[in-house]
Amino acid sequence: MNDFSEEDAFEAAVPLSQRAMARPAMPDFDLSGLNAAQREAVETVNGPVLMLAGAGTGKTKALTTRIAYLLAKGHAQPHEILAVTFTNKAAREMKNRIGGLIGDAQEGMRWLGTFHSVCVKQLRRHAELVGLKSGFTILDTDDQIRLMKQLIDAAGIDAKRWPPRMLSGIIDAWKNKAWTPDKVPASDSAAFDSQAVPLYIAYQRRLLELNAVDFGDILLHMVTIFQTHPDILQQYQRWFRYILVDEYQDTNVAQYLWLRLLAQGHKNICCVGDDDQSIYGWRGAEVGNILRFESDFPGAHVVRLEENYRSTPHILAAASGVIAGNRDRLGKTLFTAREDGEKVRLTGYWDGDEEARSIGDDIESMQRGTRGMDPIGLDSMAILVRASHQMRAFEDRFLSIGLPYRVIGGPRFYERMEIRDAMAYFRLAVSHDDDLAFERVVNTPKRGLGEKAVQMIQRTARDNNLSLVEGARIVCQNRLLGGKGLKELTKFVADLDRWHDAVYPDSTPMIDDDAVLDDGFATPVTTYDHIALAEMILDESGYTGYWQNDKTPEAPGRLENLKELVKALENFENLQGFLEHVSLIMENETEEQGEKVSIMTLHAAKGLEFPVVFLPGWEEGLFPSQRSMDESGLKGLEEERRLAYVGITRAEEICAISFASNRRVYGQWQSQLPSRFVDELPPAHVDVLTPSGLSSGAGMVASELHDRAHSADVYNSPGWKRLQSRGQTPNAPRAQSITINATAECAFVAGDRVFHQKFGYGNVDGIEGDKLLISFDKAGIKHVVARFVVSADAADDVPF
DNA sequence: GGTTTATTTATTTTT
DNA sequence: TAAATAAACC
Repeated sequence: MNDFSEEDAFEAAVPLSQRAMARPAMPDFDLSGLNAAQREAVETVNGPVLMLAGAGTGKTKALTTRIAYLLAKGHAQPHEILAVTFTNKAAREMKNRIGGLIGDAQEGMRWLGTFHSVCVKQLRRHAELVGLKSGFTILDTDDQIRLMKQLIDAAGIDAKRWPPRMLSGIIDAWKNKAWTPDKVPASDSAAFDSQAVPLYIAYQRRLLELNAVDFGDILLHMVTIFQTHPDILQQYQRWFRYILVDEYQDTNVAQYLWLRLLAQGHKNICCVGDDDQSIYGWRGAEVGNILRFESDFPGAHVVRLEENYRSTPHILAAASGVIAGNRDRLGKTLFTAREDGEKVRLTGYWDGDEEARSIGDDIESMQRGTRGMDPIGLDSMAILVRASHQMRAFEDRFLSIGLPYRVIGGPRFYERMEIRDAMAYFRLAVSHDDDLAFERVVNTPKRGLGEKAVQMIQRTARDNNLSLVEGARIVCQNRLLGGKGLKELTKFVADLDRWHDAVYPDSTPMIDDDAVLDDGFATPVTTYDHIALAEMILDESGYTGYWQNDKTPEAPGRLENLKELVKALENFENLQGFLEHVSLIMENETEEQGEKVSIMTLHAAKGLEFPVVFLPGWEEGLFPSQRSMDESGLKGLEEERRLAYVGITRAEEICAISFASNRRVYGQWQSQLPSRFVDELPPAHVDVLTPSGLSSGAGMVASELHDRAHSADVYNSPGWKRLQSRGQTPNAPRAQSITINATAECAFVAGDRVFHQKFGYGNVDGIEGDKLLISFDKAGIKHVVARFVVSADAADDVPF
């Protein structure tokens, strides 16, 4: 299995001597489309190179040109280049762009892909060195958690104190740090009642039994193999003449080690990244990796890409001003040849609803085109929020005014329940050893096989050292179950056998997946109509019927998704290939059409750009997120600041930042302070605006009332002072807000009849500080901050 | 075994 | 507040 036969075949196919001769001299590779820095990054071929690429500086262009250059100049064969990205999207784009530069030579780049896909390819070859078989399955997060739950139950540990997902998260974090169970520092292992490490060990043992790996393992196993088998490492070191890494600032320790080991051969490693855009520290990314590059790779050549082709000078200046607040930066100075354009817009609102309403209005008027401004398409606009719950206000508002929007991110297609169920059926058909898949669907749809039936199967399987499917077979044969359950289980097992036979028509059960591993180099061993089979499986299992009979509103959508799943099979030769693909590629396939405003998180926006960008909710506690600061202190704050930098630099023409004075947090109204990042915006590049819809003239009265209504800490907040010193008040509430506010100044008395915008009419039962205890006619008894309530007779004045 | 009610807890996400 | 999860319930 582990005989390098394929590598050897490659060596034989292209002998070294011939390779040197085959190197064509092509001195006139066209680099005229690049600026000086980009050209330097392309032409500095040998030795370690760090390409520090600021936002919008043409990083992908430089990276892909570099690869094309290496190939065209004959520095390497396509298969001798290792190029890794984080996402499949990035890998795909890179492939396409290289193809555009040099044509189909790019097809031979077998080692261009995500960290995970490249590592899986390697691990399939050397699986037995870590106790796996080459056909191992890849578990996703959901599988991991379910597995962990079983282990926690088995160990008799209180699942309440130690939620499976927490344990699973801890282990994942350890794997990101390249800590095998024996390498977990005592300080970390002791912290969790000393239970985590034993569970980690048990978890790994179970994974081996299942012949499975999780995402963290993929990298970690390869690092282990390289560290323990120098001969294998050397093969790869020799093989990869050039290594290129995208988004280097996002690498975790395991990825870093893997890269560093591989790069020790030719030492031609080129890492591209931007320390200012490192926003994934919370999932294991180490900014330190990029900061340390020069000491890690002695003699490293650092190239800075600083000319920005995306944003106006005002936007760049605003972004630079904010990010300047961070320590520990490699430092870059972005510049642009573009025209000045509009300053960054800054607006303070009364509350989140007003913010959503106003942004909706702005979008509509931009779409329409206003005084001298050309109309802007909805596709050109985006709203970027810190946390997904902030999207709701916008969705609600846009829904009610009929503004088309699209939410980017969110639950992915392959994470949906019905898809995962269907996949489990496919997995079982391909391999009867897939115990996790068996457990998932043995009673879905309901077959009357409850907990005790499953326990019986598990016990039987364990006693005979067999898979659950075989255990179930024995249970049936020996009639260890009664009545309906037995009958159903017998049918289930028979179904599985039939499907399994259909997957392997030539009756050579193979776990061998060379077809997948070689990425088109070998032809699939089995051919059958996998689409018909998939339909048959879903049909015969009763799974389709299960949703057809389901009367919940989401059932039709789920059936729709199942159809899409079957349709997706068309792109694959067989079920095995499809399963492999899906386990590594979890993405949203459906791309809707039509002009729509995009709503997404700041994280999801990295790498994207829009002519118009709205950045709402810049308030202390929300952004920067309180939790981030609590958990990670200054490091957390600096990552939040980088997030702000990422947000601003997404904008090409117009960047509109806003915050609200009041926001509902966990159902409670809170008064909010403007974010410290607002304070860090360089005033010369910012226009402080007044919310639209304000009747002019009322502004001053409004702000005075507002000040009085607010507590001193709001008044003294840095953001507030800064804004006032500019002669502007961020919060110029609209007329109705003033009414509410002013009324709140006069205290209510128990028994008063009052009106609340959300809860309607009610009676005051009591007064507790600035809060009122009110029994509403419809909403029940609530504590409400006094200023959100008006006396019932004044309610008529509120124009709503 | 499936449904209803109480309780709890609230980022960011790719592979 | 609201969504998700656990416990209680029929």
